[in-house]
Amino acid sequence: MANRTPTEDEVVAQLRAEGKRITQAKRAVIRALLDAGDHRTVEEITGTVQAQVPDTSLSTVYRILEELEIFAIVDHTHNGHQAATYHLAGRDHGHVTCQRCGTTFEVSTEVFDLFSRELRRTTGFQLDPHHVALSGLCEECRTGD
Amino acid sequence: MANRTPTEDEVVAQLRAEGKRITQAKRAVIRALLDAGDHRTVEEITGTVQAQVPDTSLSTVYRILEELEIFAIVDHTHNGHQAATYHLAGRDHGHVTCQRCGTTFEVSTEVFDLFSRELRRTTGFQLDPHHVALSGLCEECRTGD
DNA sequence: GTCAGTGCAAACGGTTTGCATGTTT
DNA sequence: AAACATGCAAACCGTTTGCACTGAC
Repeated sequence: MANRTPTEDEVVAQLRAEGKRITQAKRAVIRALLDAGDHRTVEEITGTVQAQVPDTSLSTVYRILEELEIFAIVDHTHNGHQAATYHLAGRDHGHVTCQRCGTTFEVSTEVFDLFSRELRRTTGFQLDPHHVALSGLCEECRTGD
Repeated sequence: MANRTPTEDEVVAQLRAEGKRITQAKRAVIRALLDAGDHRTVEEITGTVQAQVPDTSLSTVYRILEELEIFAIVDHTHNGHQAATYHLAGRDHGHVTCQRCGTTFEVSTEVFDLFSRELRRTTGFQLDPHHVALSGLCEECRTGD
């Protein structure tokens, strides 16, 4: 069940199997996500991609990410009023974003379990700690510059 | 410490004391928030206000809400990718938004306390359950239409 | 050769801003 | 009369979309 990070070729193979075409931009987006490992905005991803495929447009990156989400290769997370961030899917985790420095951190789902159950018991609300990041202050910002 | 809901006149008095002018639009925004009691988008508030002061513009409502936030009379909350909602400040509570129907609910801070401590202990992150709503499914949406 | 994929520009929704005008004090 | 507050339109940011073109198959 511990689905390890796929390789570029595995992702490409999956997309081909779905009848999708493999373009330079698509390969570069996949590579950018695999290399980054963590959470990136579309703007950041586009920057990385443009280093290899110069006139890749933002809208193309949005479209590629949308496709990768459909095939459960990536996920995105909303972070307060900041831009959404994209990351490889598969690992199960929650998100918290620092409202001061804007960094998004992953938090293992275990930390959420008790709370999630308590919330559901008292309010009927089923928490999804993945799709929207919790807000607050990260250690660094909390304890001063 | 249990600061009850202020009256329209009390809010007006506070603003006057701060040297602010009281316009028809401002009174109407205050009234709309007091009457509503719960969370409203700027568009909703503007609609209510326009019923009384017909050509109040969205930007005016934004500016009034900004002023009311400075004086800690209202607060706003971000709800995933939806519009922010505004509500009277003072009551201490967290927010959860249903990702299906979009409704924002208040949750007493007690439910967050244990989790908040656990999160802080394990990750150093200090949760602010107020400014950004947690995401998930409300009871109604979870259990089917 | 076909069609999915692309670049570009325009449009979007929520929010903010500049500026000339109106209204509170 | 002097500030402040407002309406309007334009700009903003992140994101989506329409369209003609290009390049993967």
